[in-house]
Amino acid sequence: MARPRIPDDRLRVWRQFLEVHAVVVGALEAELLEDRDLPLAWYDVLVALAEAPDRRLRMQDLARRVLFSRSGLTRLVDRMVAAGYVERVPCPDDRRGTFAVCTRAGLDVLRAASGVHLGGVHRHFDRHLTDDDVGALADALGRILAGEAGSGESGPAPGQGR
Amino acid sequence: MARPRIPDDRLRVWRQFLEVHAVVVGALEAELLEDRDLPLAWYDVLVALAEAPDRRLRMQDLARRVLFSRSGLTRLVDRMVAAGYVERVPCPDDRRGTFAVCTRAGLDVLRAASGVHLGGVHRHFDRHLTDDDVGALADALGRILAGEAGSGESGPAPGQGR
DNA sequence: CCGCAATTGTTGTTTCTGCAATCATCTGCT
DNA sequence: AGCAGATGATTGCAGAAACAACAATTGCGG
Repeated sequence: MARPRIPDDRLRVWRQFLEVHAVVVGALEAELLEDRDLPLAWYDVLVALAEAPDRRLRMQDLARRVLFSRSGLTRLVDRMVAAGYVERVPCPDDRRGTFAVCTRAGLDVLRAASGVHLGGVHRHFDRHLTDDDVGALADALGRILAGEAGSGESGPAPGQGR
Repeated sequence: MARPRIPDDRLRVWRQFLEVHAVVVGALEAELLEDRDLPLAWYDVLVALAEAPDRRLRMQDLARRVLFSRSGLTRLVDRMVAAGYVERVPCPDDRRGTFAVCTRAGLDVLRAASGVHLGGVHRHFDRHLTDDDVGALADALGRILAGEAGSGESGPAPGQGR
């Protein structure tokens, strides 16, 4: 307010960025919940596990991957275990550790949900981007992430990265 | 998974978008809380009110502006009233309505916090963008918002998270 | 003018999240 | 080998969010 260190048009881009995130993520979450009765956080966990070697990840790695606190992830995995989508397996190399493993049912749910989700990403986000946009975005976003990677070691983000 | 309707590089951009949001918002929130003991949601409310005519907004308008559910906003405003940053004023035209009004103390806090926040936006986001990036982003994000405005009338976004 | 659906804001209830404390285990150093 | 400090995961607890139900008010249609 006092000293506008950021020109107006640049601040406007930041606000647009926030609004796009809120609108698109909100739409994706609503669709996934509506069509497949699956919270977006569950979907994210299933994707992370399905992509991992042996479809399993240590709790801590999974927490970093889906941007959750460890305690939050413990409870989230509790629910997914109860639903039958995930199993807990003790880690043989490090007896402190626990693997979260994606079950067959988890894979099935993921497969069914991915159509809805990817379709939503296309419809709400990707569809509006030209090839030039994609290039420019990849470039700019990549530069931001590269710049943040070194400096900001912040805790897990609330509001669910998603 | 089954049918990749979205090319890999485009899905990667979507994931980058999510990661940038999580990292940058997380950093901003942490800094604001650290330096000014002010939650980001409070800051957002103060900005919305300070920019509004007479520094006041109906609860519903404010909820839309900061992407909160109405009930969530009621309680958030409760806390901000208790802190002395906001006042409730009955709306004379519509006796169902309530204005949330930014107090003098609220303005002071906002002024003090805006330096930290805007500095953070510059450092974590804006700084990494060239003028070309800003133009491309404004264009692409604007197109996405324009496309979403008509179709997706979704409820308030969770997560914000913020 | 009257009734009835729609809107506004708040409240009860449930769910979820993160912080701090805790327990078990690992690693490095002597 | 033995001990100190770090690390992995879980749990108690309190704060915060959304959904649904509710009371008050509006204004449209007959």
